[in-house]
Amino acid sequence: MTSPDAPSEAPAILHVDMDAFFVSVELLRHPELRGKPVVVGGAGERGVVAAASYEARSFGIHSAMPAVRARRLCPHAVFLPGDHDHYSDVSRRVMEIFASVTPLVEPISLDEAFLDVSGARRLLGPAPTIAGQIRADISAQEGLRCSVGVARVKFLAKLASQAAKPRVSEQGPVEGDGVFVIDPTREVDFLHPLPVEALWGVGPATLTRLQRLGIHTVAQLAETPVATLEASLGSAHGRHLHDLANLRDARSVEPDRALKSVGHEETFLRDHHRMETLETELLRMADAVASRLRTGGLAGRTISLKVRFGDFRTITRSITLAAPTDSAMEITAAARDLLAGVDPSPGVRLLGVSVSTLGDGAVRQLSFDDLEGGSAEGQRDAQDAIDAVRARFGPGSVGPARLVGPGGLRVTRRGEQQWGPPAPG
DNA sequence: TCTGGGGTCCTCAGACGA
DNA sequence: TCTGTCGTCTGAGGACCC
Repeated sequence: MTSPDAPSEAPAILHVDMDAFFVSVELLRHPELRGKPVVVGGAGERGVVAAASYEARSFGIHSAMPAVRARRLCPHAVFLPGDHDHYSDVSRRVMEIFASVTPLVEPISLDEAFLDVSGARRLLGPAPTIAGQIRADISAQEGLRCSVGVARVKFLAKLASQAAKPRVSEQGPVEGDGVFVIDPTREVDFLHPLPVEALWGVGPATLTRLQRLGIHTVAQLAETPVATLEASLGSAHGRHLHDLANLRDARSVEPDRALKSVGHEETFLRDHHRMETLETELLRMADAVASRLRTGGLAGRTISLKVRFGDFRTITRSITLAAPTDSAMEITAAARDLLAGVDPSPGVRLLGVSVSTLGDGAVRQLSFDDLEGGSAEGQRDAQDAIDAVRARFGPGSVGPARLVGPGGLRVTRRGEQQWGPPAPG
């Protein structure tokens, strides 16, 4: 479908990437912060930066940087805690703008998506024109800016949107082009001079291996025999990167990608050493995961536990149940069994629970215990009632009795601790 | 120097049944 | 009946993405 032999095909894949999304959304609510170094995330001691304004970036701050380091680089930056629910709302509206152009929208995260506009060109004009219109619509309706890459295939569109982005310089932020088009006849000229780490899928570990092979640019990667790459990186990864370097990317824009797992994990403010504390945290997380599964009409068979110790050593343990579940009780029980094999005495920094091997939540299998004891129906009724109360009064309105503490009920909401634990006190 | 949270995909090893 | 092989499933861990 896409090969270097057919480069005359007109570009129709768009990659839209919001500029400093979380920060830009916050600046709409706090216009007095415009022009200042603003950082979203990293409110606590153990957090990381989720997004930084271009002013903050000129101090060397970037996303995923530990908050402690960001503060050292720019002590006078404004640190905001982040509001996942609000960003989700804005993101939903932006995705609606995309959907008004084409039904083929593949969201990648809250702030970026791929669009296949091949079917929209007759009505709306060539892809670069559509890209400009999307930018104008987002600006007019949401007051936000984005960068759009236009190319024949997905990974080139992604690289193009990066080329369209604003940059930081010693003089401050520099405007980007907003839209960057990679003409099919110029793909090699654009791609091959880039460093290999520009490719999607080349992180620190892969980069080290490629550098060991003397590969630093995409051109060098393209010339390397695929067998050499497969031997060093594994068959799938090696072949994939070789294909990309040679402009082969057959992946289409997938609007309806099914969820593969649902999970929740948290880094604690302080390391926990006691099993009872961890079990209570586990119950809270399992309750949150189960609730999200039911909301999505999903159930899963594989329960995974993740434990990160104070020294950052991380282990995972998992078990596959006979039948899919969306029950907090069953998820908690399985996770607790897994936790029983873990020694918490060195100090547990992070705990996580996830459910995978997902299927339709309506298709649940009854166990013999359920059939004999009749307990499943009662549990199901109770959970349905909990979901109904939460839908009406909010996620913190009802929950397991064990989670009630001096400050009231402690329940977990998705994204509430997206960028690390809050500051103490 | 200090490393979040929510995901996906891949590799590898061991168990198990045909 | 025993042994080897192959495919599949499961569990653990690693790498990567935003």
